[in-house]
Amino acid sequence: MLDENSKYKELLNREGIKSTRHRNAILELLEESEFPLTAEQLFITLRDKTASIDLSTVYRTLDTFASKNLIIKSNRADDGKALYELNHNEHKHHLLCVGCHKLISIDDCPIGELMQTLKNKIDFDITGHKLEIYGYCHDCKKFNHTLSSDA
Amino acid sequence: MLDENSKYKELLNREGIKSTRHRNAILELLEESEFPLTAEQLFITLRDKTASIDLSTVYRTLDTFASKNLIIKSNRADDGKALYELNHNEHKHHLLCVGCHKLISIDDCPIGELMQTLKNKIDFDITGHKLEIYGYCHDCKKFNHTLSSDA
DNA sequence: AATGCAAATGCAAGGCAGTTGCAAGTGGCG
DNA sequence: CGCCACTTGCAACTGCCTTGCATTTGCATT
Ligand SMILES: [Mn+2]
Ligand SMILES: [Mn+2]
Ligand SMILES: [Zn+2]
Ligand SMILES: [Zn+2]
Repeated sequence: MLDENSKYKELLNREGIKSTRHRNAILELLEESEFPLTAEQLFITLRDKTASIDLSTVYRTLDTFASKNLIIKSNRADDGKALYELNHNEHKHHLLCVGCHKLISIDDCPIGELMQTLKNKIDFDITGHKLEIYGYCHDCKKFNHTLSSDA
Repeated sequence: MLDENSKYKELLNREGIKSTRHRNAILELLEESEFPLTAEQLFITLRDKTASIDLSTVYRTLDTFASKNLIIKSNRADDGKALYELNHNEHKHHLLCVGCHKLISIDDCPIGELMQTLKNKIDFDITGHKLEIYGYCHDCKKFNHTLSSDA
């Protein structure tokens, strides 16, 4: 059963792993998404959209991808849930709305050169950084304002 | 049983909660620590040092403190475990050594004014941010160098 | 195209961090 | 002291994630 879902066959074989329906579907979903997804989000989408998949397969697939550096695994700051996103090898940051949990990407790194400066000042070999910005998105901002003006 | 462990009695009463042996002990441990601790770390230290405590009490106490904003709860970026630290109301960041998991505090926020600038540029109400810097500490840097020079 | 085998999967059980219900204990107040 | 709401211990439970094992499937080779 290998119709044109084999979109990622080359990529997967290049990494020395088999091209399967599930793996292709998961890569496709991650590619379509603008922000990191939880294993459960992937699981539910796949169960509804394509043929059924087991949750453990989702986790194993994600682990495999992460070990091949195809995707990046992280943990959500507020509840610690695991998040997965395609590794575009591009440096990115997000605005996290604490009202509705929306994630908004910001394209460039606001602190890139700052890291460079810092590297020369401290006895610590910096290899990377993670910046998360919290607040209220356009929609929740309005809602918040309405609420607080009642007080 | 309220000897001089009642160091935080006033603080606790001010928040409308009772001063107990466990609560005082937990606050003391958090105050002594230079970096955030897990519930389990607190649990083990308390079990060994003072009279026994139940892990659920540790969690409930930490939740109570967090709801009063006495402490800050976060989730470790690499494994998602919950971390707790005293809320000094001071803005801090850490260098995380990916070699030995050591956390090194850096005093000032390297991006404070940058946030200010950003606030005026985007349609998002920024309330805070979290910056983590990864790399190798002085010790692990040396070790790493030794390893890579073998190749 | 058929064969063979290692890799991938489904299923069910298990592990671990954190939570909750409830009965017993304790702090703070009169 | 004596009361009572708050706190705690204990044990069961939940949710996220992992693992063992039998079965299936990709894919290389014939
Ligand atoms: Mn950056
Ligand atoms: Mn900062
Ligand atoms: Zn929002
Ligand atoms: Zn180190």
